[in-house]
Amino acid sequence: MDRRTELLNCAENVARRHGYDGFSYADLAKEVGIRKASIHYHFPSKADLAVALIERYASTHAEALAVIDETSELASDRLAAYVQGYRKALSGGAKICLCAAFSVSRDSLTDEALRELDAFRGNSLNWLEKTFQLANKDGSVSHSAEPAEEAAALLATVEGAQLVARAANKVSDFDQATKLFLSRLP
Amino acid sequence: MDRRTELLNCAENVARRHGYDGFSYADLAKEVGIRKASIHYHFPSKADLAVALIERYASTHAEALAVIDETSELASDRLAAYVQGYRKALSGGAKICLCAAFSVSRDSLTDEALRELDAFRGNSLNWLEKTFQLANKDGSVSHSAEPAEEAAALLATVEGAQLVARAANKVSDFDQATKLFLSRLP
DNA sequence: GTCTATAGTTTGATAGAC
DNA sequence: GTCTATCAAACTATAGAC
Repeated sequence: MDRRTELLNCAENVARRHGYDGFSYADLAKEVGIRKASIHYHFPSKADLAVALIERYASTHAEALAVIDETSELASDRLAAYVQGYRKALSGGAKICLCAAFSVSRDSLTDEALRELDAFRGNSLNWLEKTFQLANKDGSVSHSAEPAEEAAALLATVEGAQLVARAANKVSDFDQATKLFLSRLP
Repeated sequence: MDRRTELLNCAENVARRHGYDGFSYADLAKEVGIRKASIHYHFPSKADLAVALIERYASTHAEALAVIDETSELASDRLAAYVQGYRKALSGGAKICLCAAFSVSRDSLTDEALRELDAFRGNSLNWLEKTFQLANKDGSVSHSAEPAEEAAALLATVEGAQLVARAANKVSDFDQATKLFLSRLP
């Protein structure tokens, strides 16, 4: 694995644990095993690193959604996999979604980073809306309502569930918060 | 208003905009109009300030819930007021709940602050569960399920809705995310 | 209670040798 | 690509005068 990737992995990890304002180049240097100054060779400024982080996160996320679509036919199976993805990303209550972590510190981000963040959210919502449209056709989700409303509600639910689970450092809080939605699936 | 209260107001404001790691005594000093060092007289350390913030936030929140109970009889009216409270607290997309903001930076908090945070969440969940129990009796919320599940789901929904609204700086995103739940109310 | 002054650390970032 | 050395700025916090 090249250094740049290694740094991105480490930065994503620590950013999702502490937020954008909660980590420094010193943290990365310590964990990756090079000096602070060397990181600036890969990412001249922290703002550059933030943009790179969100970009990679967005494309990884998009791929994951594509895999879900290939793997599952039913809307209910796809949505269950979606929720499960956020559950797994929690790492037992230690991390949250990068998007959520960065949203709190949005005033520290550059315009470019904010645009990337917005694009990420847009992609998520589009996929969810599309999937709830499918749900209305295949009937796999009980009393399914307006796709756009369902999409926004589920996104808020999984992000909020991560947040409360992070607050208590307990995955079970995520499970409790998502149980109601999952009970609508077969 | 005494200085301590003034400082708490200012700190709560900026903490809810930037998170715990995103504000400093310098920010407060600038806005309140005294020197950095003077703040240490009121709050010896930032950790003390954090605890005071959560304590006050929790009691204010508890009072607000009590007022809702006095004002409304129906569970549906109470829950609508609850959601509306989180909407108002958003300040147009500029701030989120203190609990949510602090959850992201939980690793920077002391054990005492974490305990207070936990108590806050516990109180919220208790009130919600109690209110959903009422809903099951007065029938004002459509297809109401297990109170504990409903409570956890709604807490996650409003916190997640704040987060996505903060990400985009748009209240309308909060509205879209909470629309589905509100449609279950008369 | 608030001030000045300052300590000691950490931050993001740059210059230049290798 | 990574290093040492260094910078200016910001950070939390303390001592002591008023």
